Formats: sequence, C-alpha cells, structure tokens
Amino acid sequence: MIDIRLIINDKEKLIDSLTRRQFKDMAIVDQVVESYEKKLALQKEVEDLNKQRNEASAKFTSCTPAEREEIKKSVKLISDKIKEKSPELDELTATIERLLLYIPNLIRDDVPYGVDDSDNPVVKTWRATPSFDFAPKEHFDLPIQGINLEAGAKLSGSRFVLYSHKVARLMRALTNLMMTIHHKNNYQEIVPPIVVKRETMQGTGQLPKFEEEAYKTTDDLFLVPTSEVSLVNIHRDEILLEDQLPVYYTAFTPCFRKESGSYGKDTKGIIRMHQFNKVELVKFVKPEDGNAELDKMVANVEELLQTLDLPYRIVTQCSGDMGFTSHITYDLEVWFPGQNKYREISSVSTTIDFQARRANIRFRRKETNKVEFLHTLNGSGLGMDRAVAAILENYQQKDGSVMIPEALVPYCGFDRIEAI
RNA sequence: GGAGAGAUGGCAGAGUGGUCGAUUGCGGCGGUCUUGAAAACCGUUGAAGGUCAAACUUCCGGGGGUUCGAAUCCCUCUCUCUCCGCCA
Repeated sequence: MIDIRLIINDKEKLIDSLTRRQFKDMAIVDQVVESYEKKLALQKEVEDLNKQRNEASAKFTSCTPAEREEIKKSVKLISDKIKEKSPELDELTATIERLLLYIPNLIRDDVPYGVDDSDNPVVKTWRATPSFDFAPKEHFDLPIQGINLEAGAKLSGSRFVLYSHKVARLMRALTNLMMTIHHKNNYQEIVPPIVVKRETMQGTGQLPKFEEEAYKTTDDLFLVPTSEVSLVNIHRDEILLEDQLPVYYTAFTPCFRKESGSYGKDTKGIIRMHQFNKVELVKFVKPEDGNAELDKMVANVEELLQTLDLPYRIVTQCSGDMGFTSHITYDLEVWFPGQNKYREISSVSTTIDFQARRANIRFRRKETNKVEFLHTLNGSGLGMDRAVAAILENYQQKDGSVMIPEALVPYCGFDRIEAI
C-alpha cells in the first residue's frame, strides 16, 4: 500500500500516477485524506484523555483512602469518555486502512503513457523472427501426442489440460533446467504451500480488490494465483538484517486463476488456463539497490530464453497496462511462429515498498540501526506452459515433429517429439 | 479427532495487579585496548503514531471483558509444541 503521508504531502503526485494508470475511482483519494484528518483530530482527543487517566492512576498508591475514592470516581468518568470515543476512532482507522488497500502502487516516472498493451513500447529485440519454408502451425494443431485438452476438460472443465507422453517429460525437463539456472544465479529453491490464508493474499496485493479472480476453499483459504504470493509472504511481519539482503527465492508451483475477465480470449491451446505451471523469482532488496536488482532479474530471465534459443523481445508495460502492485514492469515476449506474434512469457516487476508495507516486511539498517521497508521484486522464470508451447511452435519441423532445444536434450533424454 | 502445555523486543529468555516498555544473555552499533584482528572491558540499542524537535499516546500472538489501574486476572479466536489415535 501507499504511505499515507505521501498522499497527504504530495497528493498531486499520486493523482498523476493514478490518472496515467487509467484509475477510475479517484474519489477514494479525497476520502482517505478526509478520514485521515478526522482521525488525527480524534486521536489527539483520545490521547489527551488517556494522559489524564494515566496521571490520575499514578497517584493512586500514594494517597489516602478518601483521596482514592475521589480518584476512582474521576478516572471512571474519563474511562467512560474514552470508551465513548474509541469506536469512532477505530472505525476511522479501519476506513483508512481499507481505502488504502484499494489504491494501486505509484508508477515510476519513466513508465511510458498508454491505455492498454498495444501501447507497450519495445525496448529490446533478441534474434530476428525466423522464417519457415512451410506454414508453421500453432502448438495445439501440431500432430504430436501429449497435450490432452479433452482429458483436462473431462476432469476439470474448460481451460484445464493434462500433459502426457513426451510433452509431460518435456515439462519436467524444462522445469529442471530452469531451476538449475536459477540455482546457479543464487536463487534459493523453495517448495512453498500453494494454499494460503487471506492475510497472505492481502500481503501481496491480491486481496481485497481481486477476490473474484481467486479460487477459494470452503475454509477461507486461497489457491495461489502465483507463487509470488507464497514467496513474498515468507518474510511477512519480519525485520531482516541489512547483511541478509538481498534475498533471492525461486519456486516452481501450479498457479490458479479464474480468468473471469478473459472470456473468449485464448480459448485454444495452453496459453491461458485456470491451472498452469510457473517458476517464480522473488527478491527482497535494499531500496537503493532496487533498480539494479530489477535489471539483473530481467537479465536472469533473458538467460533462460537465450539458453532455449527462443526469439524474444522486451517491452515496458505502459501506464494503463500495469498491474495493481507494480511500480514498473517489463514483459518478456517470445515469438510464436504459429500465431505469428509475440506473446508474454515472463513479467518482471518491482513493487518498491508497496508489498513490503502491506506485508510489513522491513530491514534494520546497519549504519543508523533504524528499520525501514525494503523493496520486493518478482518475475516469472518462466511461465512453463507457455514455454512448452513456444518450444513446440519454434522447433516444429515440416513433417510435424518437434526438435528439442539443444540445451534441453540432456534433461529430456530425447531430442525430438515424433509426429503421429 | 482426543488430552495437555505454551505465544513477551532481531534472537534466547525473566517477569503473575501499580515505580514494567519490560531483568538478563546473545546479536547489532559506538568506543578503549591492538601494527591489524580476535578476546576482554565500557557505553549504547524495541516498534508504531505524533511533533520542526520535544512532550505525549499506543503496543508483551489477535479480539473482547474485569479494575481507579492489566504483560500479569477472566472469556474467546488464531497459531506453535508434547502425548494418543489415524495416515501419504
């Protein structure tokens, strides 16, 4: 969440950021400011009463029985007044808290202006898009075994898939390769819970605003939409030592999303599903290291795509395309020859202190011995189903078979998937 | 699922109605000593709100209650641990 004092002190900056984001509910800003001012006044009143009560009580032991009776009476009166005012104060505090949870992060000054993803500027392209001497197919049209969308639908409904044959083994091999590279790059491997508490979802910003996007169990637990949720919350309510930073985590987990806003979009294939597999990267860093660490994370993801020799480009998400918690986001998009377009396969962001505030994650600065909020970054490395689809489309042969990227062959134990 | 124990500052761990925001140890920071380091010794060190700064207020897992006064007593919730049962 945003620092309330930043809103009070520099409302214009927030409004500008929200405007660029195409944020609609602008009234919320004034509501917060108004509630905050009311709260400060009321808080002062209650604090004064508390002070009076404390002072009177402090005299209690050192006075005569008669005086004690007086104190009892007068303090009782003060306590009653406090009890009268407290509910309103609690309510204001809760209101402010609630409103703040609905305000998205500030965006970095250099985020390009735009309305939707068609406005995202390209910042880098790696490898020219390849030419085929035949018409490349989309991954779900390839004559290979292993992507069983019918079985997925039978078991679970639309937007679910069951992998089998060499595709299932490809998924396992690819995961292994990704994790091996991340390990080399100093990310700690984590196997986290993927069913989490409400507080956990709130800590990373999925709740309360996006509750309808999440799968929920009957006992108020949620299936994570990304393991970023699990990883970032590892340090919820903790104070880390400066020497511990930076902390790098990676995890491979299934992810669950209702995709309620995407009816009719990507209905074919394995691009957009309710359950998908993802390797996630998360970093906890000092504020001053944030930008450099973000660049490093982008480079870490590029290494994956270069290892797989997949043509890709990097775009900056424009202001209107950005996610709720993001300060700036780079999307890595891989070329899909069958679809004849680039598609997002990884998204790398910094939330600066936005998640750290929500989840109360701080560190103690050595020099001053003071605590402050740290910065959290996250990125996919990679969306595994999309990575499989990208490999299938890019490495398809004229006869419909698929070659395996060279770096992946030792992990797979085979070098091609035959056409049937 | 049954029975019991517990939750206190970065960590460990005292504290059972008033001088306790909290003894002490470790860790951190500063210093003395040292060619440098270690050891030893001295000092310092919780968080949030509030203020120009202070004063001040709040916080001993969360919520509620008793009391003039609660870390301490009562209720409740959550979580952790031990034993039993069940089990991949």
